[in-house]
Amino acid sequence: MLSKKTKYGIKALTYLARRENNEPVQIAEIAKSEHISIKFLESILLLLRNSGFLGAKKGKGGGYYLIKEPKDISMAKVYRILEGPIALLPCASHNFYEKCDDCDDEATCAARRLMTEVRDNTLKILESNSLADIAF
Amino acid sequence: MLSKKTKYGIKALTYLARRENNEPVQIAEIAKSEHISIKFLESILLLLRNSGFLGAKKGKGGGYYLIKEPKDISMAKVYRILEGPIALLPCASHNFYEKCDDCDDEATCAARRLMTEVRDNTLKILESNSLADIAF
DNA sequence: AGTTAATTCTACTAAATTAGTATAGTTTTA
DNA sequence: TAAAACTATACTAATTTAGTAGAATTAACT
Repeated sequence: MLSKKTKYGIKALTYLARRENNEPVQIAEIAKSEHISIKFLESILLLLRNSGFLGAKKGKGGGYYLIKEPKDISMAKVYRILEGPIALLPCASHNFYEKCDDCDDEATCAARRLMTEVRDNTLKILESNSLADIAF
Repeated sequence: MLSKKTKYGIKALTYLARRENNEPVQIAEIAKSEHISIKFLESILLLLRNSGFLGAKKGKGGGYYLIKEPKDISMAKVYRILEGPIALLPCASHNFYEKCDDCDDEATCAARRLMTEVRDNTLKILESNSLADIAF
């Protein structure tokens, strides 16, 4: 299951993408509209900013705004920042690979085999969807 | 990411499936071979027994054994018992559906849209794989 | 120019949940 | 009687979610 962080992050990005213009939107506005705890959302937006998805403007009239076109924002990248590995097992992950210490032989591990197949398909879907694809 | 419960459960089922005969195998044997805490594995096997995947025989010479043919054990069902919902959001789940309390309108929720697509594909894979498919 | 209000940013804390492990026994059966 | 599954519970650690307090920045107003 996705963490709320990821769900909220996706909803916030969607909210920004659906805006006509790309002027800064305040955290409070997004939080209210999407029913998200304002402080929790604050940390999520900050993460998305530090990861290069959002820009921020401080002070009066400030807020967050998309830094790229929605069609150029890959949901796979968003997922990796917010949720972490796409694979369901560390040993089936490209970007976050780790060997299982309980596993003698990866080649014959049935769990790995199955989860690799799941991973490949999930990745394909997340990579083929941009923010624009899911927002509109 | 999968919980260890699920990973260990799949590995234990695989271990049993790879056995030539279907005689009871003791927890300790599986635990040792797969490097799993014996007590943790105990609770997992118990769950799999109570869910109709395994039979158990008590006392000397006892142990756990598969109650069905590996080819008749759906990994989707195994996954649901061990890990829970296949969907990444409760609102995108068939078997464990729950409305999000933060969501005004499911129809326009981008997160739901995306996660439903992921779910459909993951489900297809898990349903098309039996224990026999991944063990051999 | 200086003050004020609105806003992001930073750091710390805390509550709640979940995962994983450990302990101590009871029951069943060869 | 010994070997095994079964039951119950309690503990620890990690993670997630959220809250608190204040610093830094900026725009607008006087």
